[in-house]
Amino acid sequence: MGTEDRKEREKEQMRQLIIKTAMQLFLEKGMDNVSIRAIAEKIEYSPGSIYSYFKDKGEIIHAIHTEGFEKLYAQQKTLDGVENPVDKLAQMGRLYMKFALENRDYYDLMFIAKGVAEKITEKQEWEVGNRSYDYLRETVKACIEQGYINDPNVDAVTFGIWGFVHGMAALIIRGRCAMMPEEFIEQTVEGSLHFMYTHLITNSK
Amino acid sequence: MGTEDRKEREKEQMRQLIIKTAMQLFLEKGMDNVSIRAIAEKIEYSPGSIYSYFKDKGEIIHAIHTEGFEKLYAQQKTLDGVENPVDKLAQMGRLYMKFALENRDYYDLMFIAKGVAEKITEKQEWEVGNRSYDYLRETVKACIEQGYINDPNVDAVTFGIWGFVHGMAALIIRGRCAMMPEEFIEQTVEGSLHFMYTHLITNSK
DNA sequence: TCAATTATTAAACAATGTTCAATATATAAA
DNA sequence: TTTATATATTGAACATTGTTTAATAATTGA
Repeated sequence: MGTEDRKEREKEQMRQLIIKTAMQLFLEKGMDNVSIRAIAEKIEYSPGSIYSYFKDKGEIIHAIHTEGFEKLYAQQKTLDGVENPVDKLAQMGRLYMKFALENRDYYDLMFIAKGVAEKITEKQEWEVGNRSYDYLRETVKACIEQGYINDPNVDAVTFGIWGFVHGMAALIIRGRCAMMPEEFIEQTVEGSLHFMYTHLITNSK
Repeated sequence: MGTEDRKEREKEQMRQLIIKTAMQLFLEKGMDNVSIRAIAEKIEYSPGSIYSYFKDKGEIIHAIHTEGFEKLYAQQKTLDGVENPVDKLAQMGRLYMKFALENRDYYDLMFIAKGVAEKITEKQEWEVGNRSYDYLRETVKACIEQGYINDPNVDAVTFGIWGFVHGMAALIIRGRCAMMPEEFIEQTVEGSLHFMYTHLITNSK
């Protein structure tokens, strides 16, 4: 009597279809146009149906949110081969910034948007995010241990560096950079990254 | 025939009442509960009336937004007397952070919220914000000129330092710090600030 | 007092997330 | 195959947004 298995399989398929469609809308029209009704229309179901597969909109958003973290982590893993932790750190900063600016909707959802992360204080919902954070933290730790960064507080340095890159990205994405012309932003960011990495690192080894 | 003057005075009074009420709701119940209907109810007018005094909700939000910048700038001016630009920079960072964490709703509106700054690309709408930015920029400039910071790119350094502090504030306010327990955040931030200011500054003078 | 301007309102519109009773469908039992 | 039960799906409804607009009330100038 494998009909129960099939049922579950179909249910999972439907869940995937909804997520996939939500993701499409998300990329096509931006976060604000991922309405339950829009998703329903695209898969030719009624809006109410979606609630048989997801508790609320938040659950769908969370799936997109997770997808974003997967993408980011995949890019981070690109740096696995970089031996020197300082180089790794510098490249990671630029990679992170690139990801943020080239996937603004994803980045917004992952690190800026309201009502996405606030409630996720439960359990291992942060796994995907923590993985990326730990990747940064390990690199910082290596920098400290090898004498490139002259501060024993791994967590403070990690959070500071993350904040630094995130801060610039967030200001740009949320349009708070009116003090400089659009076309200067890129080079200013590069200047900031250069400034940070040349000054934070003590070549005392 | 001074009735026209009085009319205008009354109109301005009404505008102020609306703004004041919006501000109250904003501080009491947070940004998300500043609905046109809530404001209208509190001043005992109909929702439609508000549109005789403001083009749309954005205009009201913008007033609160501006108030926030006034508050921040007032705090910055506290540092006018600090002679050493490095001290000034360090104190400004802590002051900024304190402002962000003690006035989260204001800070959110000023630097994070969507749909507040995006459209304000017009003219001098950024005056209040630029004033604060210039205050930081001048301090950074002094640090560079006096040889405390070893990088000639004033704009890059300024933007980087701003991004650094903003980044941490934004991550905290928008609940993206699940990787550390709530009670560690404060000391981690202080550690980051300390790290930055001791490493960015070259005491080469 | 009367006409014209202005202020205010109530109702309506469109869009949002969400719920729920009714209906259709698919499954299991007779 | 027919019948009864469980499941899936729907469409309408609810409450909440911001906003518009025609109708009404109030105020003003002659």
